Amino acid sequence: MSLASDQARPGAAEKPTLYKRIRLDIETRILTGEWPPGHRIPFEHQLMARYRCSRMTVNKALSELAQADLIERRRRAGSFVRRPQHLSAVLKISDIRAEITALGRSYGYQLIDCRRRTATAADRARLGVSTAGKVIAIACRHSADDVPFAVEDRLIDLSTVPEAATADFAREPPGSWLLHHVPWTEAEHTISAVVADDRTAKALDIAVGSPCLVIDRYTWRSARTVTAVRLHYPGETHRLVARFKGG
Amino acid sequence: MSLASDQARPGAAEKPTLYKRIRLDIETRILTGEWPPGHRIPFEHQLMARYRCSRMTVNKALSELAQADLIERRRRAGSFVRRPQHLSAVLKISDIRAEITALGRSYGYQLIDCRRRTATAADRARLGVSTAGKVIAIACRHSADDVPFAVEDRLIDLSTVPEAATADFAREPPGSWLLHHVPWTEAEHTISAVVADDRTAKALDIAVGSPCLVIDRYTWRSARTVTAVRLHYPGETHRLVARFKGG
DNA sequence: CACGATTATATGTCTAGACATATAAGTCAA
DNA sequence: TTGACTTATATGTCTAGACATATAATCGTG
Repeated sequence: MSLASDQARPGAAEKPTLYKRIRLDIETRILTGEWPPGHRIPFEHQLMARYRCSRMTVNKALSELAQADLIERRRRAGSFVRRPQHLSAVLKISDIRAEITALGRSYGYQLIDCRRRTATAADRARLGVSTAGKVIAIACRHSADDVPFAVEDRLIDLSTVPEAATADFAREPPGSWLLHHVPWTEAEHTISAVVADDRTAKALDIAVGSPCLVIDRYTWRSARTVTAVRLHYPGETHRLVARFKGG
Repeated sequence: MSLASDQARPGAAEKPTLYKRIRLDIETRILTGEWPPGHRIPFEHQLMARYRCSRMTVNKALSELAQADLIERRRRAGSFVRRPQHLSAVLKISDIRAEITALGRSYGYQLIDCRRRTATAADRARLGVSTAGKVIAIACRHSADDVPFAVEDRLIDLSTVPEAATADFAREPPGSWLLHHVPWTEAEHTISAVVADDRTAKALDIAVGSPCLVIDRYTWRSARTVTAVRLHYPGETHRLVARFKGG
């Protein structure tokens, strides 16, 4: 229960700032279970005395822990170790080109189909818009070391991204183009599993009936739809990895 | 470019604190694209003048934006709107029982098999441990409104969680038991797609060859393995949803 | 005992300073 | 032109206070 045990060791490579040390001390006690969920953390004035610093310094450490949901702060009552409600994992979904090149593999891209049209009823439903503006529909394939990696089926709303009309999607994959031309979007991903149909199997060079991982991504920016994309990955070779810290 | 336009409106329901208003103002400008990636945010002393407050208040707002990766702060140079490198989505993976009851459906649980044994070579590989301690191997099924929802295949390392030996997994699902008895763990999820084999198809009441979404979760706590679990979901009906804000 | 009013207290926010430190930018010599 | 040195400056951290505010605990009353 004691907070002692951490005088600045002279051997420490580089001592972090004080508030970071306070934060790490408390975080360590929580993560090792020394302070279990529900445990009350020492009051700010106690930590002030313990670390011989001002209240603002302690407060900064505790505020960051509260932001990270490791503790809960309640007025008059104190700060308490939280028991996390849900396991939230951070799933990194990179731009496919970046993902492949980061793996040290050569990236390949083939445009299968690209057409501009007035949004059909199906297009509007998929984009979640009611007015029938122009859209671009793209089908393409990504490969790593000349092995098919994923097939992409995308719709871009030209009323939100008019510049897309002039982009050359035969040269640059639409995901990369959008990433550089429409930053700071919001998105929702839906992950599911299907078996490959004829068209998908052919594009991915797998057998019909093989499992595929499907990611549907719907992207918007300030309440305006940007794009809707469906990616098929060969399910037996592709993996999505999500790390998390929680309870 | 001007930062004006936000005098405290009398009609505003409840005015947030000043630093939150500063943070929201800047966040809005970034998210709407008014300040694109690379744009330099006004210096702290400029924001002090703009909002007529002390530097610490401005600093708190900017620090939080930096923590959220919306801006990058560089000494002597200033603060700049970041271009996010990767699309990181937050995937909420709840305890299955909690997930089903949250949907307003009735939760059902069937223990298929539960045995305690000395870890085999396969068990050790799966848990990532080298010594052959005791483990519990569990197979069970979760259902929602009496429809199979997921099948679970789990290994618990008894040298990390000795209390698990006394738990009654015929009554309580192991995921829920662990969540309440071993808080604050870390985990890695791997998501993939397969087609149902005989055993899985029977347990989920689907056809052999149907697609299944597979989640492998490997959980540890302070460098000690806790559990490894593989979940099969019927791929055509189950969806994983991940929201994200980024670029 | 139940319930409303009062009080004490821990956190939430803010100020007006301070010194430390990394580094962009300018200066000067080779 | 290039490289080394100097300087200016924006951020990083910290202090010793302050008042606001929500609420747990206490007290008093019916």
